[in-house]
Amino acid sequence: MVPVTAPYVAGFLAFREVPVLVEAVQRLQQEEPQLQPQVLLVDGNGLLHPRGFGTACHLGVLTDLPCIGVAKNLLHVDGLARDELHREQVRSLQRSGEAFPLTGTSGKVLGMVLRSHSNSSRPLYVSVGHRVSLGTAVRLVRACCRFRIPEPIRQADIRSREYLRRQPCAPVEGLEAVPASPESKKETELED
DNA sequence: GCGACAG
DNA sequence: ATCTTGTCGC
Repeated sequence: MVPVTAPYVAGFLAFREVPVLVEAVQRLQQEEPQLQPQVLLVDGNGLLHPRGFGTACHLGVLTDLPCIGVAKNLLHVDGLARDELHREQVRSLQRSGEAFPLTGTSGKVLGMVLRSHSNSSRPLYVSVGHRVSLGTAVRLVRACCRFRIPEPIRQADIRSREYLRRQPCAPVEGLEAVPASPESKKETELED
């Protein structure tokens, strides 16, 4: 079990999850040196990010391993949004493996929208993380998809939940739960 | 002006 | 992300 304190804020996911991911990579290198990953699929974005540096970039720099950002939803950045035009483009993806580039208002290609599986109309948002091209990233992600979610990410998800299911969170030292009361709520409303 | 916006 | 009831299809 690993305590995580930073809250989730869109655009700042790395500050919440990267420390734990780096720790996991280091443990793997130390405890299983014969299992050295050549690339990491990251549950989140890479260049497709408000500051062009999402979790996949962050983790890549800190581990010096090639990283690919794989998001299940579009993060609104550089004019990109889930508007009708975008939905129409997603609908145009018919067969598995079909994709189209995500070009922001700046004109830069920030990632690719990929239909990863024939049975799912919901696409994946693939972007460069570290030391890998966008083309290679899309090819690798597609090759890993037995279902919509790439198997490495899917298995990490399934197994971590399974672990948490039987190892309930232990209370964190020095962190006291504060129930929401009318009084405490009043203190957060700093007006005037 | 407010809300939308990876997990 | 999480919770939750039912439904559809192979």
